[in-house]
Amino acid sequence: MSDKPDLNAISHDLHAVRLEKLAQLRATGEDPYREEWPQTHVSQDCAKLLPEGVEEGPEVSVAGRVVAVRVMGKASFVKILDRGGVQQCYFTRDALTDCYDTHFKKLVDLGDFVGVRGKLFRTKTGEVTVRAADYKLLAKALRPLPEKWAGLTDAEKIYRQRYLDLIVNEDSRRRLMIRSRVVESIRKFFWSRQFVEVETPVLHTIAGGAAARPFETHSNALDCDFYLRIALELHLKRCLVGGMDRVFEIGRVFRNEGVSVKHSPEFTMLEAYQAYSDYRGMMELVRSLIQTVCREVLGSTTVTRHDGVAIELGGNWREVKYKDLIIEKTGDSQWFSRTKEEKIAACKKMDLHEPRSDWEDYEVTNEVFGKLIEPTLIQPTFVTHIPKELCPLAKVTVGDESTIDVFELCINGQEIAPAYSEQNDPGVQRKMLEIQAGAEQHKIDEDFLLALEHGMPPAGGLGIGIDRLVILLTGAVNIRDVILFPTLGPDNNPV
RNA sequence: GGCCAGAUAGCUCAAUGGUAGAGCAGUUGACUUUUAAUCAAUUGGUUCGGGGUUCGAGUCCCCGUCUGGCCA
Repeated sequence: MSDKPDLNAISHDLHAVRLEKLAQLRATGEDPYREEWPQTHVSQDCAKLLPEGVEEGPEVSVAGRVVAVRVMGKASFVKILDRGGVQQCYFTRDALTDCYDTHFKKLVDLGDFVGVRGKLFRTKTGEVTVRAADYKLLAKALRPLPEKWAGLTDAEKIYRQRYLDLIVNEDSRRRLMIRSRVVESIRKFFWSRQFVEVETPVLHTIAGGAAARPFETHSNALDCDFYLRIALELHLKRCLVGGMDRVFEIGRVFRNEGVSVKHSPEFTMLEAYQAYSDYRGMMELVRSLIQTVCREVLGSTTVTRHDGVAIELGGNWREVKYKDLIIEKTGDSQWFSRTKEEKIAACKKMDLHEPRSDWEDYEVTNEVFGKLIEPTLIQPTFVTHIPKELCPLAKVTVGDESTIDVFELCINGQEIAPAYSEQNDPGVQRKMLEIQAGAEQHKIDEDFLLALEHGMPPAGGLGIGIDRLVILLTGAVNIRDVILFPTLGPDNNPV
């Protein structure tokens, strides 16, 4: 190829410039998408291989994406990003006589993947660096990276093009890596307690186990409608019936409801069921779980929120009855004997939006809990003896017919984990579900009730919102910041 | 679902209703230990889409799309 390609003419079109460079590479017989490279070390290893005081280290072979290039004539510094972080490499014309000017300087761009082999040395500013004896272009990037200093800040782009966010924003990388390690640590915890992990269906003919609006879909083969699951509960209980007496699942659930800083249409739930235990046992289980995960992943049981508030997860956790919290907040020791109208009037006085008139009595009270109490529960708190209307799947408290053997674990002003003594009396369970279903009796999961009639062992059950737990452990503000690819509408501006 | 805010170069952002600019990135050149390297020159725009007002619209009005925040 003798005619010089005119990059000047197309220099405004970053994509075209890189396509032209790709064509030039191929014209010389190099296909940058078919090269191989043995990666022997990552950036983190390199620093360990060159202890303080040692000037020259062993040869390493690293690979990653070029995220910074500083060319100074016949020598250049190149930073590459791999799974361990950023590694600096030093390219010189002396060491790369045949390709430094013609290949490296002309055809390698920010964003490209390269492999670099060479001995480690320390620069005069002390940075451990690979002195390139050899390198290869491993994949050509045809699109530019975001701006090197301001990075990527547009929220829509961060979520839509998460890969760019991961390349340029170290905080995002760290947060999402923590998420991965949290899930790993949770699995190990349950395995160590002889729980088995199962996978239950996402497609349900009846969306049970929680009160939420489901997404709907259709099977052509079976010619019937399905719902995407809103909870894992009812199938895991079938596992208990089947004799899997310690069982857990980590799975995506879907709720076709509002989207907010705390709510995503699809999110990840952990549910665990332990036969012959109860909600008290679940208290020990969840506290031990969160403390273990915290120590393993963060190395500490103290976490700091984005606003600097410290949350201490170590030691024992506060335990308080739902009714006591309500009475304390409303300052009314007779709250639970007031009429609904009196409660609504009291809500107005407490600057709460007026509860809707079609609400049930317990919903008015729960509005006080949700709006005025839960957000103040920053340090870990077990809220116990919840009104029975709030969950039809738990056992009623012996000695108090109005409450159930349940706790809601609140941390960081959010409900992190509910747990119950699971209802296993098929007659009582049917009645509770019938009350909940009201006019919509067809929404009762008869197959689940049939399973209960075969006998389910007494059990404690636990649910944890993984996303919220990760928010807690990373100090994130928004649930989208701990989900790799959050749910978004269709792209307004496709390329 | 309601209200408010936003969308301008690849990225981050400017621009009284009056010629759409800057930094980085890109291109060309200088430079063998840089750390947002530096220096010189330089290319680059359907201002989210569609209507309207106006002599004139990135800017004002209406509709739509997407995003963010608050609320239900």
